[in-house]
Amino acid sequence: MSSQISALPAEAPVTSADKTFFKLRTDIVEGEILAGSKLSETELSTKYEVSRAVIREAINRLASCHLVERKANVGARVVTLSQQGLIQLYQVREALEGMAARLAAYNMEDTDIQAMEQLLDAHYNKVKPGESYYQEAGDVDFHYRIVVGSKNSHLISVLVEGIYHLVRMYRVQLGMAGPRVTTAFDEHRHIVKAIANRDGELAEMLMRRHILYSKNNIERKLTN
Amino acid sequence: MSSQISALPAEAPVTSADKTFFKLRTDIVEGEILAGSKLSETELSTKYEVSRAVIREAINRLASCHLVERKANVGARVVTLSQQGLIQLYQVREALEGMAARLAAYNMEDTDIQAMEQLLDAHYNKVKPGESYYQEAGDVDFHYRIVVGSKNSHLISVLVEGIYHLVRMYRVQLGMAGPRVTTAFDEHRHIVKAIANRDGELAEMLMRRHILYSKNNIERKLTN
DNA sequence: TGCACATACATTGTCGACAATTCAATAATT
DNA sequence: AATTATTGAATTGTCGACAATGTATGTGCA
Repeated sequence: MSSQISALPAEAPVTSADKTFFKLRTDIVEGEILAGSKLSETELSTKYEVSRAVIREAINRLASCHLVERKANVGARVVTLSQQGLIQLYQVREALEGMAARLAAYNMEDTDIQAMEQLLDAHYNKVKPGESYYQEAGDVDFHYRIVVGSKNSHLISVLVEGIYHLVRMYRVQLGMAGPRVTTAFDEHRHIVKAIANRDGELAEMLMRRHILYSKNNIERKLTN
Repeated sequence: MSSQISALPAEAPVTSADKTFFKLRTDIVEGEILAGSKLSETELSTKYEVSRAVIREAINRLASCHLVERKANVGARVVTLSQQGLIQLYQVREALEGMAARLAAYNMEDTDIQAMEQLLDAHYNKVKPGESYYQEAGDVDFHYRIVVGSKNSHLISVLVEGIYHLVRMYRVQLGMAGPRVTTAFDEHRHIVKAIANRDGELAEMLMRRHILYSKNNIERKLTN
């Protein structure tokens, strides 16, 4: 599992507020802390064994990620998940990742493109035997590399620090295991090919359709 | 100046940290605090007459808006402006506001569309006499209404709370007064018409081109 | 002279206590 | 009885002090 050619940044938490922020974030995303529940500062302060100040900072950062909503003099609550919210999230993804694919076609290094092709090969060999191992990590890694390849810092931060965590929260809590393994795989292949050809327009179009399909697929599952 | 049909939310600062955040933000955007300068917590604490805790919270929020960059155990600096940064900003705008125009075509209320048409009429009458009054407020108001009309909360928050302030900072500090008054006006008209016709695809395309033109125009001014 | 290390200073990070606000339960009034 | 005040507990907001980290100065050694 760890011999993978992954290029995640491994944002290392240095300060105590960092660590608490990361812990709180995973606890919220994984559903350890229930969606919609109230975040009491004193309570969390004792639970995570840090002062209220660091809890407050962590909560503020979670609010910036749209994982919690804070009201002045009232408190903070974990966001509630709704079908409409998920749809809105995918609308933003479509716009931003489409642009990311276009920019990646212009700005991504040749070596990084090759590495991505190898990544897809590796995933292909793993998904062929029937294992649906591809599901989570592979999909995330693919999208992540393209976003980083755009070399646009705003794009990167909004998606990586914000939207992706929310998407994952929906995936985990609404129990949508890696969607459309086989068909999505071909779509990934085409997107990479467009990027390798430096065809930004096509790359954007394919990426937008890819995400649109994902959205429709999920909507179908939820409405069922 | 105040009889305008404006629909800004007037986000009211309630807590002391709110007020400090707003003050700091305008001071940074207007260039009162120089781009690239260091933000000393103790110094700001005395200057704004609040405790270091509220300064810290304000700075953290500014960091979330990408107006300052913070390093752990080192401090925070106001972002530096660069041509590349501005281009990247406009790339994100193109993607997000394009999607916003599309969604506005689907979701905006009829009455709001009519109000926007009236707004353009009012601006047209003011810009005709030769006054270039349209420049700042009019353009902002136009884009703002469309974004809000998308009814997509993520879109709204990223643009209104984040990107627009940075764009304004560039406008103010690089001295780019309201760009392309007359031609931009026609583009606005066409976009509104597409939205009124509920043609999301066209609205998105026109908005993207509108922003692309803006970007090219600014690039030309900066490279000169 | 140049470099490594140690020390002192300044700045950020963390903490506990106090002040201000909200919300609910209770009492008072029409 | 319904509605408005009031009071109280609980929570958030703010503050000043202390701890930890980073930076710069200066000292010793090769």
